Amino acid sequence: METFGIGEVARRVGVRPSAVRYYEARGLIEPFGRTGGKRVYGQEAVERMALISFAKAVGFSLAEIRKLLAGFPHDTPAGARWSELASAKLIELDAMSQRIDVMRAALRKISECGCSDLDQCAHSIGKISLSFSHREKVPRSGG
Amino acid sequence: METFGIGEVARRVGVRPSAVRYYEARGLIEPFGRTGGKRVYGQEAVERMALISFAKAVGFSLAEIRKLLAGFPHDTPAGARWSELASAKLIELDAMSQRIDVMRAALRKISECGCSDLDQCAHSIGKISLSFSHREKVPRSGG
DNA sequence: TTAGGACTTCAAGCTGACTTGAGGTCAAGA
DNA sequence: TCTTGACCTCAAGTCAGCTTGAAGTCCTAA
Repeated sequence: METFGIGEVARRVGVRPSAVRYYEARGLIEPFGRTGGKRVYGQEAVERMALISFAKAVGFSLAEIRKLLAGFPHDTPAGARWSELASAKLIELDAMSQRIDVMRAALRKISECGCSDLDQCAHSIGKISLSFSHREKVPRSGG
Repeated sequence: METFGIGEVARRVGVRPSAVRYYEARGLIEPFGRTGGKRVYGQEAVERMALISFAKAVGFSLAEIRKLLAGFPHDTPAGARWSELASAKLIELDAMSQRIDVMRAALRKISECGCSDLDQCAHSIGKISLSFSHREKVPRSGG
């Protein structure tokens, strides 16, 4: 079986070794074993790391990812887990997507209006931003 | 002319007074003046704060927002500013939007597949996440 | 006159996701 | 044998974007 050192795993996924250790400390991943004190990983670790990267990019926090990887607490009905967390996240995502659409519309207006400063631009932006500040807050992703 | 204390400005925009002071410290906003040491704001401060909130929600960092509000460095050709930063941000936004679509597709799959753990789900997610980890990175929004 | 509330400053603390640095270990190659 | 490079641990530092706390000021109302 093919094995990797932490450096190789990190390189393949595009992160630093320190990040892999950090994920381990946070309970997201574990080495296959150790040889001479050094962590040894298998191919599945690379996939798990890729999955973590994906989930992170998708807006999950490390704590959420740990839940995804480990399952819900024991009082949660079986068969839930991923699908449950995923559908919750989908709702967040839809809201996020809508926000992005609003902001794209606004930015497009700004980039077309040719204004060089705020006073000129206030007209086109003012209403958007004022109406925006009265919406409900959507939880941040990644922060 | 109608004036507000920092508390009122904050309340109207939905932030804490400390955030307003923080924005001031970072050069994003200034009070109209002071009376008895206390900051006094006008209506335009409320709008500016709303604009800041909007820009933040849209993914601008406070440093970027300061640039937006103050204009580019002096060696930047006039007439750029907002429209320039806006169109740069639009590109980021488009990438972000695409990522969200990828992740929505993935999450939808997950929430429909009924898998209860990673091993079961690996099949449906593996390819997405592996291909995902080889994309170029898009800067995070909202640090 | 005194209490209250809203404000002031400044320094320090917090969260998340890491990175960096110091000091040490281990195996391989010249 | 010595060096090199990759690794180890643990503590502390970093960054953004604030919040919190302490100690003090100012105005208003009772």
